[in-house]
Formats: sequence, C-alpha cells, structure tokens
Amino acid sequence: MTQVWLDEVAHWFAAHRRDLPWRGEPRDPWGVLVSEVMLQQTPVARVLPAYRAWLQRWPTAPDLANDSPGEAVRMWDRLGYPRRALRLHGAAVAVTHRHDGRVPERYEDLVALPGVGDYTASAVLAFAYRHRIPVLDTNVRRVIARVTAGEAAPGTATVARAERQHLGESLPAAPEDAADLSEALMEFGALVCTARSPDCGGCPVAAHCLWLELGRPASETPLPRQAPFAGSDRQVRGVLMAALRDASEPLPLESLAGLWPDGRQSRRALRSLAEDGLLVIERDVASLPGREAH
DNA sequence: CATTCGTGGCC
DNA sequence: TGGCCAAGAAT
Repeated sequence: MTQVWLDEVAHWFAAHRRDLPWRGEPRDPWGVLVSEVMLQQTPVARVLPAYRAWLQRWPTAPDLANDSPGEAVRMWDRLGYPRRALRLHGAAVAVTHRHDGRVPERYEDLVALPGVGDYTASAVLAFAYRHRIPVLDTNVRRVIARVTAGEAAPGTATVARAERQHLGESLPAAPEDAADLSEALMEFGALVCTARSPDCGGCPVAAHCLWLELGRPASETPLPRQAPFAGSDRQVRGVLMAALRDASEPLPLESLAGLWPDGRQSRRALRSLAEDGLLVIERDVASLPGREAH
C-alpha cells in the first residue's frame, strides 16, 4: 500500500534523477557493488573519478581478483577508510571463486561478502537486480523520520527495524517500481531533505511532512560529536598509508615511524595497520600486501 | 549498543 | 576558521 507522500517523491525523482555512472543501462551488478562500497561514508563528488578509474582498470570482479590486494589499496588512493579497498578485493575474490564471477542475487550470499552489510546488500538487490526490498541508508531513514515521525534525525537501530517494516509494506508491489522508489528516496534525502540545510521551500512533500508541520524541531538527542581527527591514530594511519602507496619498494620501519613525531603512536598505528592486513611487515621493512597475503 | 576507521569540502 | 559532515561495516 503505497502512500501519497511516497508518490510525490517518485514524481520528483522522475524529474531530478542524476545520471550517475553506476546507474547506466543495462545495470552492471559489479559496478553497483563497487559504487556502493566507495559511497560508504564518502561523498558522491569524490567517488565519481575514483569509480571511473577503478572500473576502467578492473571492469569485472575476476579482473580485480586477479590483481593483488595491495594494488587495490594503492588504487583506492585518498578515498579514505582503505580497509574498504581490501574488503572490495576480498569480495571480488569471493565472487570469482564462490559465485562463478557473478555478483550473487541473494541477500544471504551478499551479506556474506567482506565489506557488505545490510545496506549494501539491499542496495545491490534493489538497484542492480531491481528487487522489491527496503533500502535503509541514513538518507532514507532521515526522510522517514521527518515526514512520518516529525523527528529531525533518524533514531536507534530499534527504530530502524520499524522503518524497514513500514517501508516493506509501503513499497509498490511491482519490483521495478519498488526499486525506483528506493532509489528515489535516497536521491531525495541527498538533494532535498538533507541533514544540514533541507530545502523545505522547494520540497514536494512539504504538505505531508510532520516535521515541517511541527516547526522543524531540533533533535532531542543530538549525535555524539565526531572525535577530533588532528593528532588521532586515524591521521597517523593515513600518513603511513600515503607513504606506502607512493613507494614502489618496501619502506624501512624506521623511516615510516619517523613520519610522525610521536614514536609510540606511529608504532601503534603500524601494528594496527598490519593487523588489518593493510600492510605486511617483513624483517625491518613494510609494504602493501602482495598476492599471497591475506 | 558504542567505537573505530580517512579524507576533504563547506558554512 | 574549524567543527561538522558524507549512500556503513565490523567488532
């Protein structure tokens, strides 16, 4: 049973849909998976050039699986969260070996892939395979929270289950229409009903929005502040990974540790990167993981 | 359930 | 100017 405000979103989408490269016809499931992993916590504008370069070098999952995880990490460049590159490579290997090189079309098989959680699995099923399945990312959850609950921001995981249920009942019965609406909700949240400055003036759902009717009240429980990046282990890891990406030969641990003033912190970062599989330490040098590395 | 995990642009 | 934020996943 689709609702009026969802129809408005669908109509809005028909006129404002962006022609993003991963939306090309025919849909390429591997391309969709690559885009979804790159888009995890990373803005579309920064993903666009990386996505094109990536698929030009490795058009299919077997292409990527045949190269080394270290090359994936190097190609990832400065997209951030380089463990995603490692996981994407692992997903390519799994797809190649367990699924004959094809991205699986079952939820259980998708979530079993490294780097693929509930959101990404659902997104691949809906956007690539056009299944009728709720796709709940932060955009969609924010839109639902505002329109139906009058809340500024999405709530807990418990709330998310209710939203999935609600959306599952509200999606159109026809899978293709349901997939379109899922895409529309995300696009709408990304372009109109944004987190920081929603365009309620030009919003096609304004007449149906409980949050707007209540006067756009601020969230009762503001999200915890993001930990400062400057001086963090994350920054140190970033410095070390940048050096390894730029190097064609293994780098001495001593020179790597010297890239950060606090020796204890740089050694800790080095160790955590090795635990993550983002680098390999042999004797007194470190390098990106080769083909035989896990 | 709370934390950790990069990077760079924006108001 | 610097805190805030951007299509999450794993632990």
